Amino acid sequence: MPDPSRVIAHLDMDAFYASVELLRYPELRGMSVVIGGGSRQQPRWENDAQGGAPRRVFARLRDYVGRGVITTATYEARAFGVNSAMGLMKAAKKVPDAILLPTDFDEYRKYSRLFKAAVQAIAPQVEDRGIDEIYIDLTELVAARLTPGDESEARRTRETDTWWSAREIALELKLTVRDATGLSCSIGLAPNKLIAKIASELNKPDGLAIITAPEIEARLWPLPVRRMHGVGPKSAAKLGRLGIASIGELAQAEPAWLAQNFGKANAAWMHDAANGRDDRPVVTLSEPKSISRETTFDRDLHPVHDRAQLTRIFSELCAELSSDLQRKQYASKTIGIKLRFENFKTVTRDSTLATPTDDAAEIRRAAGECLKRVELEKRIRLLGVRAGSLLPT
DNA sequence: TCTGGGGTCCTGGGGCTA
DNA sequence: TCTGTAGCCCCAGGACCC
Repeated sequence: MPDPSRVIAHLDMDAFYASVELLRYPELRGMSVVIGGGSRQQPRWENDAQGGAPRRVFARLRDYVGRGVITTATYEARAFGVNSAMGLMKAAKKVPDAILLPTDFDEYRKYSRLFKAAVQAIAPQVEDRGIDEIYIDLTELVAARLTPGDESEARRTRETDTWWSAREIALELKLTVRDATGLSCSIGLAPNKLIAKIASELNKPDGLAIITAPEIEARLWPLPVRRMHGVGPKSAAKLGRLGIASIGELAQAEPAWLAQNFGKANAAWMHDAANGRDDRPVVTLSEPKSISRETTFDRDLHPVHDRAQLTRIFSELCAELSSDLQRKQYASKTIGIKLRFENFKTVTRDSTLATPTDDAAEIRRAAGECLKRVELEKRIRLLGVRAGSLLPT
């Protein structure tokens, strides 16, 4: 059983990028909208054919040509079976009339800062988990709000009071996020991060779900293993082949047998997680481990025939990485490259420097050394440069 | 016409050293 | 001095996440 004394919230913004775009283009509300691809799909103004007022014209998914994928989609579009990471060309077959908008990360980051600041004003123990989600440790806040009373009665009702108080705080958080951004979010409340994350998905969008320790069997175990954060498509497929489809079946699997199939550490984690055990703290401060830049070409480039173009892009990536490092005030001791070939095979090479650097020429030189260690026989689809082992400057 | 970009974490192999 | 081994770091690849 997880430690029942903790109260952890997972707050997830609903279809975040799409919702930010709907604030900008309210006329698209209720429609299938897909975000992704390059910047070519900018909406444009056109004069009405009947001579009326100019109107905004949006790109349609059916007209898309290229290699982009869906970053996110409105719930109306998702109903047609399109999802994040699906190729746009494939999505166009499912819902050709969907509106296609380009991503605008500056705008999403702006709203990300707004909702996080709003939450922190009420509950300061916040762990950043990306642009659209956070964990919040509400333990102390809940304890402070519980009114001390008769000891025996307090003990009797402590559990229900705790979750009742947590629920009130969560409703406050949802309101403050809406006030600050105009956007809705979903919150999961639980004794740990793992269950809170699953809970936040249960009543999306604009949801609030509570899973307490005694409810784990009833509410967690019937769910498919894929719902566990950390079990991706590969692990889920392997578990399926071994006859394990639900979280409950995983929870009851023999740990030694799991270890034989998934390795000791991975098996222990999966077994604990399925049983609702997760003592990871809410981490309020963290430093980045690496910073990278990569690009996928419009067409696969030949290492010899397209050498000039490849060299130019390579140098640009190094310069961009250098400026990212300088802006974020880090120097890197490990420079690496990443190549993806036309057959989708990916290779990486790393190089450790004598002294950390944030200098573009030095990064370019080290990345060039890495590149010499790769056999360049196939056409190249993607090129990337990475800075690891970061030190603050 | 498959499959982005920017990350984290884990595993396993190989080299080095105590 | 030789050998075995444990621990550590580096490197490469893979799974996963948003």
